Amino acid sequence: MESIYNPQSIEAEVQQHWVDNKTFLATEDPEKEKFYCLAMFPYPSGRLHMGHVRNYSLGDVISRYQRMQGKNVMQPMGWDAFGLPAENAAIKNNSAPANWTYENIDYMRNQLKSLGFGYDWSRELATCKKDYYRWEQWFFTQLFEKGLVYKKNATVNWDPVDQTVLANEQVIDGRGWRSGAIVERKEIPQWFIKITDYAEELINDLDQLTDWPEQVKTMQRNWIGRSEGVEMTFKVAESDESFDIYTTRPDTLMGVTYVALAAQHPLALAAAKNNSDVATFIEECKTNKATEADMATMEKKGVDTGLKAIHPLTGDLVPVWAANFVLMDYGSGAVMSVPGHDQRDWEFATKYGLEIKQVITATNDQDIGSAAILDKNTLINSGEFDGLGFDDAFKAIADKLISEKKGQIKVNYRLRDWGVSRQRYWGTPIPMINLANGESVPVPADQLPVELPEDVVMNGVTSPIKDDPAWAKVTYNGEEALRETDTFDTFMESSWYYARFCSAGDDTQMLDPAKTNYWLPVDQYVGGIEHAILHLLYARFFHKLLRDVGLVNCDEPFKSLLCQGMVLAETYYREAENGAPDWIAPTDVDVERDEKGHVISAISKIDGQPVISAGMSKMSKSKNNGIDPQEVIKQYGADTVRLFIMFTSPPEQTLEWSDAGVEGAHRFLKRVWKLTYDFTEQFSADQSLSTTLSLDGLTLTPVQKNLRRELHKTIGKVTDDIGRRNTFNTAIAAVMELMNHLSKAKLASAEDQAIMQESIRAVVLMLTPITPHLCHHLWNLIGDEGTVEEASWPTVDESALIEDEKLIIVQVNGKVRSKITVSAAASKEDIEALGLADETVMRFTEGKTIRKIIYIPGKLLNIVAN
RNA sequence: GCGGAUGUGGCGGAAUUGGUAGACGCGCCAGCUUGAGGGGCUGGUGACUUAGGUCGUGGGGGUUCAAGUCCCCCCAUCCGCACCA
Repeated sequence: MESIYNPQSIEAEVQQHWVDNKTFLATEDPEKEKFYCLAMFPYPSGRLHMGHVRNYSLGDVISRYQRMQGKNVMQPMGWDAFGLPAENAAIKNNSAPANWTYENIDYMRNQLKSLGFGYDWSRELATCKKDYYRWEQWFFTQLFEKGLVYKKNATVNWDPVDQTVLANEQVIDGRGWRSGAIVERKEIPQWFIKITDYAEELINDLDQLTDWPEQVKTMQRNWIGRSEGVEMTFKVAESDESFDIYTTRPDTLMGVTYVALAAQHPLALAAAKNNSDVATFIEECKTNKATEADMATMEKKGVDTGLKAIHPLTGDLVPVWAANFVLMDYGSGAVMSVPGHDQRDWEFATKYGLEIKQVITATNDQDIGSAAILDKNTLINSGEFDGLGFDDAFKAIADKLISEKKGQIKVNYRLRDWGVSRQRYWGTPIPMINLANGESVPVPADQLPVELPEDVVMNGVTSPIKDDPAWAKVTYNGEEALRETDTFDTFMESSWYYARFCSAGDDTQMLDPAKTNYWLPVDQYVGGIEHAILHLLYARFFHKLLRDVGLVNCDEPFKSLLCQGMVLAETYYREAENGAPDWIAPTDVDVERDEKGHVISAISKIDGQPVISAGMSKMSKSKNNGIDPQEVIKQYGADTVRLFIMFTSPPEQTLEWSDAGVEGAHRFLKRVWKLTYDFTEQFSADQSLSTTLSLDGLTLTPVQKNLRRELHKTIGKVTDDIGRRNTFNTAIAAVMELMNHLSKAKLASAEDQAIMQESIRAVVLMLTPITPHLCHHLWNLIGDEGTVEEASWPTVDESALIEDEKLIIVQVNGKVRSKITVSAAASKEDIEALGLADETVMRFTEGKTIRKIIYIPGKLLNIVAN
């Protein structure tokens, strides 16, 4: 054994061993408990970033740990390969999205391999390949047949100069990112999948997900947003027209003083024809951004349409306004306005001088003149409903509306149907055909897949398949027709990849039920918290669709979920001449400290001049604070990177990159190496290190007993931390603590050697999931027979845990005053007496009366005295 | 704006069920070692202190024998908001 730890040679060698032995190839084995561990697959953007490294390190540690628990582990990897960045890169580099994507995949695959992740590469998939998306197309046609797919108009961001649809991120301050033109809202026909049909189940089944973070379930619940309310019809005065509104506060119905329509509401559009104010307003609303955040924060504006609506209960006429905060895409595109009891309505009414009517009693000193009263109190000024509370009023008003056939009780969801159409090229072609008569039909099964051509030239504006009239031309039932040239939202591909991994490469069916049902559900899913709602909700929905077509038989795709936090790094800048920050890479900055370790200044390594610290922020290109994993691997090895990442923060929290921390992690691995090396030096050449030294018949000194107790306490803690708590940072800290004990331990006697061998083996096994290369190598030297990948997780020897003495904390009035060591057999009375007689304790109880003594067994004694 | 989270030494973090606040690591200080080094090893390191103690977990209240942990109010930062993935 070398005396110096050399990660580069070890890692290459061990990785080759895994390839040669097909160590991570997973096959169905009904005899063994399966464990499917999945980390969210990456978008092939070019190079791995630290967020990926963190994500995949977490997944790999869990996989390797479960393997050591004797489970049949499957850990696959693939590529979420369709998406907007490929089009942008292709335009920039004068290339095609496919080329760019495949090159990135090749590079990133090697990066993943160099990090030592134990993937079953035989299951690798890329969503941009037709052998993947063909099944997605097939499945979509199945959904169409089941009536779960429909087409309707929906709003997009329209760049009037480039004549193209923009993604939200391509709209910057209301302007197109390339053209700079003011972006308009435009309605175009798009395909939708009826996720709202599954809203109830998507909410209810969250209760099954006991191993999901509570916050994610809460976010999903709120996102789906189930509410119970009343839907009612308002008639337009002097007209045959009417419109529906939905409210969760029917108790405030008598306080309605106006109604508000979306600018795109048919009644508003009709009113605009002979009212130029309304027409101008509608025109203005076209340039509003459509995101929910913008809707909520923008200035509320509106215009009186001149129409009057008939209040369904009182028959009073109320003005009908068009307002920018009502969206045509949500609900019916109309809301009733109760300025007395809704803050947004209150502000709108105050601004435009509309009537504010109080119909609910105030709590305390609330005054309708200064704000809306939101509490659900007793009804007033509501005629026959006066005096009712919320529940009774809800029922009474709903009953009245129902009996007069003007409304009904309705469960409503905030969740909207999933719009899956995108007007972009680099995605799965939507397998539909638009006939000359305006009807749309699915592409017949024998004509699937609809292939996306890869050899294309991007013009920077329109999709190549929209530009090529020949691509769309088809015959359907002998008549000329046109293919749909929109592509799917890329959330479609990421909604079922986890299932496809179970029957990867099957070219006869979407999923092989036997294989899929063996592996599913995913036992552990790992990914970023930013996916808490959209991706995870769509995948849960898709899984239920797969189930209802008979392809899988469980209700939920991901049994347990772990959401990791972001990776941050120190950020530095200087002000450029134009005042904008000039970001400086943290690797180019030196920090100066005073003698207490406080940072005094930061200086550029390049020119020696000071730079300004902007604190920690998410690693990003724009702030120039990304750390390239490859550089760190080159310098310290993959094991050090993995150890640092797992040690520095608990998985759910943000992780702050620190070069010094990486060195610390590396130092620790060198110490593990050195301890093992020193131990092997104890043995002469003819002694086999793989022979287990026995403690049978040996008598341990108290010091040796203590060391062995530390060892087994550590095994217990690390097992719990990794297996149950997912707190890898504390697991590593516990091993470090044990290492601190071991490096001080003697190696003189047979007992010492036996305990040291037991300890080093346990340390190597416990570190195997985290630093697999080093541990593989060390296990070959000092382990039992076989490789560490075949080894079992260490177990606790309960007999080693028994303590002869216990440390009891003694408090007086809740403050720690003393610590006493007592025999493990001591009774409560003995301990109380010892505590009361303690010299320091007596100083604090002197002249006082003992009121109470609280004893927490084996831990603490609190003497209450005054 | 709405929804979700976070806040503890100089720094990252620990304290799992209300029971010793600061484990472990970084940084810093001192010493030893090395031909030398940004290497290795040993010890110290929350603040204040009259050296008895006192204070201390974003801020302010409260519950309790006991609060980082539970309750109420407030502040700051971060994530998501439906066409980035």
